[in-house]
Amino acid sequence: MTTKRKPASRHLTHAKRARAKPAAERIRESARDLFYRRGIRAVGVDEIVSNAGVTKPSLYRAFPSKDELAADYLRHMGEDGLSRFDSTIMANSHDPRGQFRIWLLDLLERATKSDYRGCGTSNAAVEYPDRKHPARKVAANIKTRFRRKLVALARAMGARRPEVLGDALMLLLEGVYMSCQLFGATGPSRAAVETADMLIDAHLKR
Amino acid sequence: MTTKRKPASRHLTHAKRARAKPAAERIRESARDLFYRRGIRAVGVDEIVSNAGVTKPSLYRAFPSKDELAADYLRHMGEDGLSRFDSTIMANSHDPRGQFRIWLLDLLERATKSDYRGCGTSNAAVEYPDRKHPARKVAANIKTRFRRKLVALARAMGARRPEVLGDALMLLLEGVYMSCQLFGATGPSRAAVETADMLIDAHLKR
DNA sequence: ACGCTATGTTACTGACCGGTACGTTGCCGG
DNA sequence: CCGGCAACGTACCGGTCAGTAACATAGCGT
Repeated sequence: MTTKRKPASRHLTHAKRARAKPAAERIRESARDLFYRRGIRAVGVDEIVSNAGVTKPSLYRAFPSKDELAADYLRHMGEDGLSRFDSTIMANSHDPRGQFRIWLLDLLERATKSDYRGCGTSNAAVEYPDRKHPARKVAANIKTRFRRKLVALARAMGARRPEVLGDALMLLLEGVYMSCQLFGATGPSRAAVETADMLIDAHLKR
Repeated sequence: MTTKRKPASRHLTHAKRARAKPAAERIRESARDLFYRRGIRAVGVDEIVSNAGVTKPSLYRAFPSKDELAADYLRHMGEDGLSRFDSTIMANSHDPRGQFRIWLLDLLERATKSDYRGCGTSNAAVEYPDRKHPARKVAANIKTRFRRKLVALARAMGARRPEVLGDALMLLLEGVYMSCQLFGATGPSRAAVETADMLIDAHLKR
């Protein structure tokens, strides 16, 4: 749903009651923060709105339900993640392997901070096993697209069987997401870069 | 807590009111089934007891709280998983690599069924990010011990750097857990066996 | 000055949550 | 055969959940 609301004023800067951002946007930011850090089921709508500095009816004017707000949260976070991946990889399209390495190092830097909570998309799939749930649908969509990007990347690297290398990297990355939130910086993710290198080597070797 | 209650009758077979199993055991089984399939937070104590054919006070006589019941669920499931790993690996201690392959194939067979819900331990860590939560503590304990087992296995395989191979395999396995519940049988886990082989090869090669 | 849009305010609903005080049952040893 | 006690059920608690109804108000463009 989400009802992508038009600016509602053709002039720039609506300036909404001397407050920086419209309620819907504040709610989105609040939800993103809380949902990611503490989990979707663990956070109630009351906490979301109070954290956003707005009130409950404002939430339900912008979003039809908490489930749809969760779906919206995943949509935004997922798109951000996918474009970050794209822009990192595309920054030097002649060296896909090097760019992937940069992206992975960047991920590890964020993921080894003590308050890291893994991949919000994967976490949502854990919280909502029902495949018909709106949040789960969005999660599946994001993950499928990311998988395709990894296969495309493997192809750009010159892998003999790009689907296999792409999937291997996906397994590795999901492992990084999970193990970082389980073990932190001293966990199995220490082996991530080296493992990725080995995998890529093995798939490129003649 | 869990208060491992003694048989409470010196004779064999208490026969508990013509019912097969005592309430605590029925609750454990019910909780295990529901917690795994639908998630811990998603399942209420009322559903657990009604599914078990008992009543709520029976739950709270056997377990001090829902959180502790969740911890007990993880403890049992974790121990079962660890012993299954041990017994599979030890079945032929002269061929650790082959035994690991058998274990992995068995995991994949279970994990590619359509209702697979991933690793209950990892899922619990997602549901309870707070490290002081009883369920989270158990999850951390199980995962740490499993990590050590993988390193020991890598050492038994003759890896030059067993910590690195063990951690690499752990990343791979966490990836399998997650990607199987996300994508099912046609997902990235199709590459799991081959990837494990490549990794092990690379770590054994001179 | 008017009306429209976005928002806040207050109060409420019914369902469900985890947890408990207290009564009941039935088997056992004596 | 009866007292006692362990095992279990009935009925309830206050709190929190997602979601809503009705109304007030502030600022904008016209």
